[in-house]
Amino acid sequence: MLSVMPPVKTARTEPRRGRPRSEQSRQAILRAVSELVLDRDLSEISMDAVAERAGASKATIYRWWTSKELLVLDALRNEWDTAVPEVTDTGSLSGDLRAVIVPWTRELATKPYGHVIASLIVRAQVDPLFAREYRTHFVGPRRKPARSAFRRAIERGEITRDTDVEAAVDLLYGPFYHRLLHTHAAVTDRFARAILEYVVAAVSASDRAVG
Amino acid sequence: MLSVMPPVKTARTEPRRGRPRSEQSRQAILRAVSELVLDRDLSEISMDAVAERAGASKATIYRWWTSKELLVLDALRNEWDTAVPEVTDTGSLSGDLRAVIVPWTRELATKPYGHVIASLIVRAQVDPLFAREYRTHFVGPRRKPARSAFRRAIERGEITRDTDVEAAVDLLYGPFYHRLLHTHAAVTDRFARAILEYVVAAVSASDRAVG
Amino acid sequence: MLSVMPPVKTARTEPRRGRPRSEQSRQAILRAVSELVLDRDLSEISMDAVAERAGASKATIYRWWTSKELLVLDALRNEWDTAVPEVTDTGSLSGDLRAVIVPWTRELATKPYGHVIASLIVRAQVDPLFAREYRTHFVGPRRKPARSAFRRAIERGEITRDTDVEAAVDLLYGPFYHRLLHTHAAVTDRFARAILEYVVAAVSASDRAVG
Amino acid sequence: MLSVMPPVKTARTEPRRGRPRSEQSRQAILRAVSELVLDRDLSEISMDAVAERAGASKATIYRWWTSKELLVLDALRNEWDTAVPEVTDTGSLSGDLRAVIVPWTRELATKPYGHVIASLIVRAQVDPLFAREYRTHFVGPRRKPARSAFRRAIERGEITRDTDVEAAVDLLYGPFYHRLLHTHAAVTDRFARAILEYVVAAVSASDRAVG
DNA sequence: TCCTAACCGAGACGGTACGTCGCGTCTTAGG
DNA sequence: CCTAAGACGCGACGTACCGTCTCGGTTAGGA
Repeated sequence: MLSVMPPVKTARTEPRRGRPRSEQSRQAILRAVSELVLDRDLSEISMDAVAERAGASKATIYRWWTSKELLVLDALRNEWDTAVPEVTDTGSLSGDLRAVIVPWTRELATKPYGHVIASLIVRAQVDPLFAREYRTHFVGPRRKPARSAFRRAIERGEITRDTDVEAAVDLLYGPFYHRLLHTHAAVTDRFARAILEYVVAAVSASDRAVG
Repeated sequence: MLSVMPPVKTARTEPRRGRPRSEQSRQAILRAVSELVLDRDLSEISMDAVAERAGASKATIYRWWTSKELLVLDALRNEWDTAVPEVTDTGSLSGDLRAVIVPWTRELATKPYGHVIASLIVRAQVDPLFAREYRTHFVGPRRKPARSAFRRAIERGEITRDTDVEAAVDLLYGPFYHRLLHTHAAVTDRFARAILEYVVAAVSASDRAVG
Repeated sequence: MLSVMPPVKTARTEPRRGRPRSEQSRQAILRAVSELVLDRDLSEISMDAVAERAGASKATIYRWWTSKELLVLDALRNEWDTAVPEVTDTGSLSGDLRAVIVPWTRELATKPYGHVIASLIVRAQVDPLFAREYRTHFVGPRRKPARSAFRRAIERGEITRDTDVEAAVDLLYGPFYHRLLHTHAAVTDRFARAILEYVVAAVSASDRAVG
Repeated sequence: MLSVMPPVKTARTEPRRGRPRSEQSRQAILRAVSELVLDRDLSEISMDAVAERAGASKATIYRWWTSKELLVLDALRNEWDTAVPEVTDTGSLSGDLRAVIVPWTRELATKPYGHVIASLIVRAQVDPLFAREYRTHFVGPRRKPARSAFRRAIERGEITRDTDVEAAVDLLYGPFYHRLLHTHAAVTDRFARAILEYVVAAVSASDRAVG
């Protein structure tokens, strides 16, 4: 939770002097951002507006978040972070990938944060520090279970050992992010099923092709 | 809106009185944007900066481009537009897709416009008119030849008639855009080959699965 | 009028390009300051308030006046500068000094700018550039006619040649500024008459003392 | 308000429970202000800066001084308060006034507090409560001995009974404050002698004029 | 020896204003 | 009719201080 914050609170030896940080303020600010971000472009959200809606002062916001993007990142994590479950072994690659993708696409459908993610991606491409933060908290946790699923499939013998796992993960996530960001078509359940089927077929086929 | 496609004659039969538009100014502005956009986020480029670098006045810019994003869009087209070749029939799905993807990925590797595309995507998700423009000039021309390739494969009997072509196109492009935008890994030739192989396998496999 | 302005518009050879400065804006800003300054301390006047009341933007204000004090100085000059008449020779020191002092004290009584002058003095003591500006436009024009009056009195033989004119001028103005700034007592006509009488007696007496 | 005169016991019969006020803190704060005020305008001194330099907390400052101006007033008194001697009767008006003025002008020359006094005057003109405090501690103690000197001169028969004593006091102090605040010229010993001579001449002359 | 009151520092808080920057528009003179 | 120059109203920026408010901790007298 606190890991996005600047000094990363290391070592609690000294007894913490001064007035402690207001948890109420912190929550109010994150909530304000989450709400404002829903119907607006990130660039259309002013820190003044966040401060006013949160009943906080701008100084307080800047004290704890060094940029609007980090603030939004934190707000999104605050909204979502319960939803990164460790994937259980369902016994098949198809089942494992479904268990990863379906809850995520459902979540995406619920809250229209597509444009927010796009904004964060922009920032990540320009600011390396932010990029690291973004990947650590957003991309990494998504890719890991997918990677595990492919690895388990290799262990099981479902797919060949020489499967390019990283490419496979991109093959899986790419199409969803593509629609999410380009909005040329919706991320429906039907689409999810199609992509899952394709991906499983793709990595399995090379098996057959080889064999 | 029309200004994005500069030479498109809009029923211009009469010879237009007054001083004609300065082609020199137009080129200077587009060049200035192309250069500025390389090492900066789109939001970090000010119209004042563009005007100054181009030796133009802001009024001139606003006369011909209604927004910064449309200007950038135009500048990118000005840089790239020779490179949207009509795809020739190579005789196989694999060859057709390769002919679409490989030149494009090579081009992406040359010029680091990933963050610019991300910026345009952000804008497209908030501004429907811009979204239309963006898709017309950037997404559409890419998808069409891919779509044709799959259609031809169906005609040839390489893949089944019930292939979900739109999903297939997303399966193809998604992974590339994913890496381009998230920058978690580079879009290498090796990656391109892997994805192409996977995609072909995916759509072919369902054939076999059905058959 | 323009001399307070930063570049002091030197040489009108080139034909003045770009949109000219808005005289309307300038007047509105000066008027707004003059009004606001009446019932408030200078430190209680925000540039935002001036901008809003003038219907101008802060940027416009800062473009032409580099500090609040210079702005106030200009506003006060705008209000007063008609009132620095060249003193005529009345034939006696007493009459000459009266002609200098009485209109001025009347003006001071009309508009309560005492606290404003105090603010300007503060600034003048800290900022040498401002001090120069302040003395040029406020102190100098007041002292000069008084100095002349004493000089004429010397020529006439009313007072001795070895009169310390600068000290005499301070003897004249000091008491008025003292009451104006310390507000321990009002600057009444009666007070003005008393001081004038004292000053004339003071410089005349040394004559007699010598003779 | 009472805190400005720190040691003044306000009916403190009972011995006061709890931790007593830290004299060390008090001195540190006053010293910090005295130092900071030397090279800066009063408005350029922040309470945060005072607190930091004194090693005190802002809360402590605000507990004992209700405003920055009162704090500065106290700091100045702390620096100067030995220097308000009761004037002795020297036998002549000239001597009495000299005994009042000369030590004071010497003190003014030592420490450049002119701009501080100006700041206090500004505040006094806007805040009546502060004005009272200022006059009680700064203006009053200066005027009283001068007033006495003129009264004694009347008793002695040096000057007429109908001398306007208040105006005379202003005639005496005005020129010094004038130079101190406007800084158009220095307050030298020579200047002090000139003004003293002028003042004595002024009030004496009316005597002769009448007689 | 503990209790309680008043003090102390550190430092976070809600605010207000700052002076600057970028926006998109406008008003000039000139090609 | 177009162009460069540049001033304009507007709104947001990130910072600096304001005066207030918790905190943990210290220093005294009274129980």
